[in-house]
Amino acid sequence: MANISESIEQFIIATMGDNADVEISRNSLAEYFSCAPSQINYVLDTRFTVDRGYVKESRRGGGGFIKISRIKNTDTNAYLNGLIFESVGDELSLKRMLQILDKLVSDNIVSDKESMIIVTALSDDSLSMPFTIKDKIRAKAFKNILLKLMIK
Amino acid sequence: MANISESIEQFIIATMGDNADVEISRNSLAEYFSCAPSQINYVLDTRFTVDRGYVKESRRGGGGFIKISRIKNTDTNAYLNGLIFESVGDELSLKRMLQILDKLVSDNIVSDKESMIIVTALSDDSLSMPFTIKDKIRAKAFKNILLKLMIK
DNA sequence: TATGTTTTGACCATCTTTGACTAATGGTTA
DNA sequence: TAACCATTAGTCAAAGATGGTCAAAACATA
Repeated sequence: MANISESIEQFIIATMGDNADVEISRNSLAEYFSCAPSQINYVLDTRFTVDRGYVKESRRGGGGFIKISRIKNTDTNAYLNGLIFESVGDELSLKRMLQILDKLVSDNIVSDKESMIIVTALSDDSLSMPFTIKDKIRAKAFKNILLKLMIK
Repeated sequence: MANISESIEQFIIATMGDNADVEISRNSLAEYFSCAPSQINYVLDTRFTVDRGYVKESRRGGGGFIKISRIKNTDTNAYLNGLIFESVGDELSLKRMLQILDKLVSDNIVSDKESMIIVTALSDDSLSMPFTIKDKIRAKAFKNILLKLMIK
């Protein structure tokens, strides 16, 4: 194990064990490995990525934390993952999103009401801004939702 | 539960139980948790807000107290309408939206999953653009969602 | 040597904790 | 009753505790 980043990665994986998620303290981990706190972010950014099946949440301030969750390897998740990386690119038109949502609803991955909420939140009216930006924001937001559906 | 504020919040909620209100003594609570009395105010101000469905009364001096009551809303649409026209203005911070959603969830107007979808769709990360615009878009989108909830 | 990866550090953002000072209320005393 | 005092609660700003970002420096590898 030539570099610290790799050790940190292994340590986190070991700590997580078979659990679906793990909570770490950035500063404590950094201290434990005698490295700069920002190196923890580096490890997180390069190793615990969506590509590799992880999502992260965190909070600052007293009692702050970083939570790393594993995306389970289910058929649904594989499907959602495919959507994220193939169907939804950097831009997503409303029309295309509606098509995808139709499919998700008929597959019972999202309910009618949930679909309605997504459509409303990311409608052209809600996203009052130039079209090009609109489609970019929609893509980003929609992919984030798909991601969350994978760990929820 | 890494920080005291969270413990205090839980303690108050537990003490309230199913009752409509609860009375606490700021100093006693502070002593119980070995914290500054003003920390009780901090918890009250950040967690027991109107957005989250609480109102407070208090009295100073001998026999002083702080009373926390749950707001019960009998008419969902009237409540949502109030939110649209009073609580949410032209701009809506993420933090504020989170508080409102908390209340909507505890009142069973939206589910956990629906709340998660809204938060994700309108998170700072999804809305990758300057702050001022962000809060405007969020307000617009969120109000659209509330509107839909009223007719759905 | 050129390129990509890791390590470090300065600076930023956010949430919590503390404490000094202020305000209100009720009881006691002159 | 007026003045005073003890007992509460309120406000606000500073300090503390976390995590985030970004770019430069150091290192490794082809």
